[in-house]
This record gives sequence, C-alpha cells and structure tokens, in this order.
Amino acid sequence: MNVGTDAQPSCRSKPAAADRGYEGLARSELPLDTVELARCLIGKIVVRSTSEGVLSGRVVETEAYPVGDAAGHAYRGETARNHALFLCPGHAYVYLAYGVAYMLNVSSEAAGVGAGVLIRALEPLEGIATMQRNRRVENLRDLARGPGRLAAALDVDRRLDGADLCRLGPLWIARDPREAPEIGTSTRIGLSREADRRLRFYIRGNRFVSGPKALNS
DNA sequence: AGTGCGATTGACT
DNA sequence: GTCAATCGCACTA
Repeated sequence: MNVGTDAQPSCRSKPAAADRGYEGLARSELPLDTVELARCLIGKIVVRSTSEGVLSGRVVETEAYPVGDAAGHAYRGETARNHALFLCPGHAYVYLAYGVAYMLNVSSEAAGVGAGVLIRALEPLEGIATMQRNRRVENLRDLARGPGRLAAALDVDRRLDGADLCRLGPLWIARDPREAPEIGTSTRIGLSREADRRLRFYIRGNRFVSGPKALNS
C-alpha cells in the first residue's frame, strides 16, 4: 500500500534512467497544470514492471480532473482514499470504481493541491500475452480500451496507489520516440456533474481510444 | 448504522 | 440498445 508516499523524497526524484530502450520521464518535464498534463500524457508510454515481465502501452486517451472540479475526487478535500492526488505531479492515484474496476490516475499540481489525470486507454505494446491472460480476452483492441480494462491488463490496483511514476519501479512513464500525435478534445465520459467541460483528450483516429463515435471525431 | 451513488464493465434483448 | 453486479466512500441521523 502507498508505495512511495512517505519515506521517499518523492518530489525531487532523479528520473530519466533508461530501461529496455525506454527513457523515463523526469518530473520536471511534467506540467503542473492538470489540463496541460492531460495533454502531455497523450502519446507517452506507461510501463508496468512485474515478476512476470514488462507490460507497456501507449497512452491514447486521458481526462483532466482539475482543481475546483466537482467531479474530481479531491473536490471535498483530502481523505485516506485520495491522498495520492495531493502529492506532487507524477504519482499514481488508483481507486476502485463501481466496486468493479480500478482507475489509474496521475497526480498533478503542486504538492498539497489535489488534482489529477485519468488514463482512459492504452495501445498495447509489450507483454501482450500477459495482458491477454490478465484480462481473459484475446482481442488486442479490447485489452486496454477503457480505464478499468487498462488497469486490469497491467495488473494495477490499490497496491500501486501513491507509486512514483517518475522513477524506475513497478510502474513508470516513458517517452515515445514517435512523432507527436494529433490530439482531439471532447467532454468527459460517464459523469453527471461538470458533464459539459471538454477535458477529455485522445489521439485522433486511434483505434484503441474508448468512448462513443460521437466523442471521437 | 443506514443509505445513495458513482471517473465501469460484461452479458444480454 | 438495456441492465445488473459490486463495494468503498460521503453523507444523514
């Protein structure tokens, strides 16, 4: 539980070690601003390192939950559950939605300020066979299309809440050498409050993006 | 202590 | 397209 929250000097970690050809993202490269971070994370690579091996995928869809957003979990202040949202940028906030699916978020804003970015979908890259086993699904397109599916594919749950994504470890973020993708914008998915804000970002035309057609144009 | 309700998914009509 | 599953949290009393 709560990997990397208390004991580690988490806001000053040295980043950027390379592993398996990926180059880790330094915390200094992450925008403090939640919406900017949501855009920045598009096209980055999430790397999950386990005893089974390495799983990875390219981020193709995110949603921002900025300061003052009534739909955000930090809206009513800090609690035991949402503590990780109040860490400095680049920490994992993982929670269980609907009692059914884990959601992987990246903390944003300065330490002490609660906000974050939900990662909603990945294009699977490495460890596809393991992801297929984790998800009990064969179809590549369905492996990590949706926030709960993504977490299941990567074997992410509350154990990784608070993990520092800017350090090599069980879960971290890397650059993608590919050219920057074209990013689309839409309203967020599955909300009743703040439903009209266009805080969802995705790679245009990417088949691993979740959500209805109407939101993916 | 009890209730309502999700940042979803998978099964089914 | 509809809908139940399932559980932790926030809120009321």
